[in-house]
Amino acid sequence: MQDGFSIEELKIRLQNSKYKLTHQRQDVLEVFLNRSGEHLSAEEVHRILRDKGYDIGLATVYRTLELMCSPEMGILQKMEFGEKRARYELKQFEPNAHQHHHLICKNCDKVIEFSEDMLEGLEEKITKKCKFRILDHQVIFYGYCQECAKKFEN
Amino acid sequence: MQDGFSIEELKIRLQNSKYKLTHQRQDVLEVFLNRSGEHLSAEEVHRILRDKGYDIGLATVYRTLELMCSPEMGILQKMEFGEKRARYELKQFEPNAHQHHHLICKNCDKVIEFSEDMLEGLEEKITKKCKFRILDHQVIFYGYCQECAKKFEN
DNA sequence: GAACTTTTGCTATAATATAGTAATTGAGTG
DNA sequence: CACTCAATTACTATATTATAGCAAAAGTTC
Repeated sequence: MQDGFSIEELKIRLQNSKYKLTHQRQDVLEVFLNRSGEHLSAEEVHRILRDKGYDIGLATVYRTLELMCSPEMGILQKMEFGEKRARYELKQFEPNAHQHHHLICKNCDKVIEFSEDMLEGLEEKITKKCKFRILDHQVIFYGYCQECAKKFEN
Repeated sequence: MQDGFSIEELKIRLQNSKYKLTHQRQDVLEVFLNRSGEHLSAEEVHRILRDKGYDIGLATVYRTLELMCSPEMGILQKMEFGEKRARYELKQFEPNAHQHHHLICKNCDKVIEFSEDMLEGLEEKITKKCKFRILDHQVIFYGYCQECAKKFEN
């Protein structure tokens, strides 16, 4: 079980479907491979590729991100933090992949990851009490990162 | 310690500030008082008031919601669930008010509340490990509500 | 009720995302 | 390696949600 994706993996998953391997799709994936751990928005991906000289349309970036987030592809994870725009990151391989949470600085919008899952028991409880079939969860802590907290200390 | 707000409470909070008590602000608050437990978007509040015959502008609704969410007023709580639009609910009075979470149906967008907090210990851990000053948190479970789950059973 | 600030409603604009369309490209086939 | 055809792209127009600017109206204080 590896730690991340590769272009080869993308090719395999595309070949097992009706989708095609295009330059644009490779380029988008490479952005994430080169910047693992970052949480990029569609606009950011678009700008990064444009800056590299790749001529890709914004709509294509959106479509590619959507495709890679689909259950069939399962390469990226879409995250929405209450900002206007969505962000994307490489999906984890582990089966309990949603076991990392996000700390978001209300001042500088920095996103910090925090690994640990304490929701296992809770999921069962919810399933029973609320008759709700859980597919995924998201835990977000809002506050100030170390640097910004300093600015507000008196 | 009461369970909710009243128009009187709104008046008091406005009088203690530079803000004025307008018909529009009362009307917006009344929508939430009459529908406690619901999670309304700005558009929904606007439509509800228009349907009642009140002539209020959409921008005013947005400005009013923002004001009521401000720390000074602290009447409403803004929530962003990864939909495009934000939703609002009456703020709880209890000191540990963020101790309820949301279950969101991926099919019909229904929002169900779930009371219980299991993040107390985790907050301390994060504060120490990540040097992150937590102000608030949000836990969202995505899945299917009972009715929608039935539709997908085979 | 006058004075003065806040607020409103309208409209224009911003920001993010999706839809439509003609032209292009990728992948299988002969 | 060219042919065929569906999938894909780039571009643009459009949708959706939210904010900004401004003249007119309303609330509060005296």
